[in-house]
Amino acid sequence: MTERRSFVRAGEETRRAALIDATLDLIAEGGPQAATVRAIALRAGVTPGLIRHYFDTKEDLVAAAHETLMNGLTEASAAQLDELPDDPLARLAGFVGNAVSPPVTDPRGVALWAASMQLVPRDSAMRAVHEATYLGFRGRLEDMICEALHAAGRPTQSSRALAIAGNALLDGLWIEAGALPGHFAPGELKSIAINAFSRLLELELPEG
Amino acid sequence: MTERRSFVRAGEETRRAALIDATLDLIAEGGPQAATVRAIALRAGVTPGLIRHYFDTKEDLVAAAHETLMNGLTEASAAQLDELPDDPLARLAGFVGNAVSPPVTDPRGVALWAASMQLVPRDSAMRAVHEATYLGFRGRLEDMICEALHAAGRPTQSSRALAIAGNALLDGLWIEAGALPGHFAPGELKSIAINAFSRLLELELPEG
DNA sequence: TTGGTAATTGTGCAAGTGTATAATTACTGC
DNA sequence: GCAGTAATTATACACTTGCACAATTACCAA
Repeated sequence: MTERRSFVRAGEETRRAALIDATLDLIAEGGPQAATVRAIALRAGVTPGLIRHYFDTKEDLVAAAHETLMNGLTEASAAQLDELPDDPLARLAGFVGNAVSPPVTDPRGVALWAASMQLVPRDSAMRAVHEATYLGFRGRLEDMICEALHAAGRPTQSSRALAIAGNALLDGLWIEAGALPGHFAPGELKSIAINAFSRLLELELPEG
Repeated sequence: MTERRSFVRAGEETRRAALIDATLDLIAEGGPQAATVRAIALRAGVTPGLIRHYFDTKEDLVAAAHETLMNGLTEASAAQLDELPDDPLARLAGFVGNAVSPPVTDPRGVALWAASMQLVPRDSAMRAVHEATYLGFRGRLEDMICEALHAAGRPTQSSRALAIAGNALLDGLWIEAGALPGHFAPGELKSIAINAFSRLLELELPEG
């Protein structure tokens, strides 16, 4: 009578990954409210009951999802460095431009970032990851700034302040691009970012 | 038998303010999930039904709460500017400095802002308020930038781009101040912000 | 081929959600 | 004082949520 749906046994790693992916997708699209057990299971091509088989509770699943998200972010921003040019000025300009252009600017990313941001004050593990990610990005930026200044024969003593300001500028532009899609013409933010960096460092960065 | 609880009629403004305060407190403490109609009413010393009497829907209440929060931050950034000399440069510097100093920088405010960012994708009322408050702050900043440039005898045609960049810079610094309290010395962000603006506008802003 | 096992499904439930609405009550103007 | 009115409460409802648990079924080993 009531025919059960057929299924395949997929093993622990596959299923956990699928559930985590579905969770991240849903949070990115509609915020945490949208990530219900039923919606997650549906998107993962699975039945709600299975979630409980791999995660003791839904909180555990969400926590695991955030962990993989953060790990992915750090890896992604590190990988992108190799493709930049060698010339310090062009390298910095490329880095800055990438940070405020697709695919880095993406409403999904901003929504996910906001969701995890909200856990930072309450969750010490989350705070540690946030700190490490932030300082890692800022450190890379500071290195590039130093190299660019050095190549132009300029002193580098205020690089910390410049990196903090530059990082804040990129963060803000990234958020605005993600939170208000359609408010900016394509390439407008990139141009704004590079021009702003040129003035911040008093250097001529190529817009490329 | 069933004795109704006694109450006092408090008038529209009082009640709306109380409900909004309760909403903000709850979201700050436990995220958007914690702000249920019952919890809000309890904290506001009121019955859940009353919410519907002052707000058509719960979404409206949350959006109104976000609006008062953001407008409060904008006003706090503009506070005490009148006491400054009537100099556009000093006014802009004061505004910039305020925006990245206590009480504007505050972990609670950042947490609330992050919480509302997760509501924006699904909640249309929230999206409208977000857009309006963002453009409101940026508009004020752009006005001040224009006045400062004009006072220095400089062209103002690129004020839009400068306002976008300046706003992003302030947003980023504000977020980091709230998310990583203790990472910056008192006054460090203010100094960084004013110096960065000086370079962005190619003007000498007083650090006050 | 056949059990055995664990992955997976389906159903049900108790608690919590936002909202609608009628019943009450405090205050206002006369 | 006294009606009228709007603020406030109380109750009910339809719906969603996370979770528990028994029933099933795909796969594996022998």
